Amino acid sequence: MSKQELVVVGQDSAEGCCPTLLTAPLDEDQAADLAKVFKALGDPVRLRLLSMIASRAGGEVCVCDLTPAFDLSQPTISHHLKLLKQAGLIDSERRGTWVYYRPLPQMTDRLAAVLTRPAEPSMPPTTPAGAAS
Amino acid sequence: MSKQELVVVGQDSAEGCCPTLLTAPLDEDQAADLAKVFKALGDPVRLRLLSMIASRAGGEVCVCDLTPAFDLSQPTISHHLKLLKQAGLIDSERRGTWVYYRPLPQMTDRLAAVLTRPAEPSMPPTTPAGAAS
DNA sequence: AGCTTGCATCGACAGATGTCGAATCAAGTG
DNA sequence: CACTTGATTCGACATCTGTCGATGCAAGCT
Repeated sequence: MSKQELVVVGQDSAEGCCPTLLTAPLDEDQAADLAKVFKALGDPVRLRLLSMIASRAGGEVCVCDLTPAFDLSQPTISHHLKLLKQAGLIDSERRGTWVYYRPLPQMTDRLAAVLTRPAEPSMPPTTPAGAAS
Repeated sequence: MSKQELVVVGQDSAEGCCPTLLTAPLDEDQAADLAKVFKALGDPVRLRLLSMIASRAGGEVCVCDLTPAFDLSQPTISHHLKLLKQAGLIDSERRGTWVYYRPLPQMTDRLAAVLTRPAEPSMPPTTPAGAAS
């Protein structure tokens, strides 16, 4: 039978910090939550859209600049942008005739954190920066 | 038409280093490649499976320990494990009657890297601590 | 050899997803 | 106001996905 005790964390009990999927089993809610975002990233078109938008960090991209980069209809691009927005990865704002999309780094930061395994317990990277320059 | 030149990288030209989706537009191949992995993570069951397996880093988990954690049929769990394996996120080994799965940290490391934005490249003069409010 | 247990594969099916064209809404221009 | 351009929403449709039960295969046991 083997009844391996699946390590019952205690490390990420904080709350919304969601510290890593790799150190402790996710509960159903967290899994469902994260899955929505990963699903949004699970399409090549959306990944490219996000990278186009995010690589303009601080800036914005007009839909009119995104659409022509694909061999897809404009409604389809709009649909993908909507999904990215619902996933909390981007946000949009209408200005005049055009609509601009911009990245919401918080979400990608969260995902990165969730996928980052804590430093091997043998090298504390606590370099006290901010001394020079 | 505006033909904004969407920054043609040069930073991640290395090769397999795939440094960040957030600093430069992904090309179609990279996007398709990454999308497969994100898609594998885009399901709550698979996320939980991965977290169960990965939180045993260095170790392994017997399928017989994973299956009972879900209200799903055994074939369904097997199916999800297969997808995770095909995505390069886990690997399996048969030992005697049992099959053990273990994490492949390289892939999650890669994803984390792709989602991690490099230190602010332009660091705008952020309030030189001390200025009045 | 037969039987039992653990996992994977197969075939089927309901529901979700990506895509399109057409229609609609939003703003600016004549 | 009529007209044009940019973007979203709608309805339809083919495909993909998650799930199941049944079946098949691999190892160990009696």
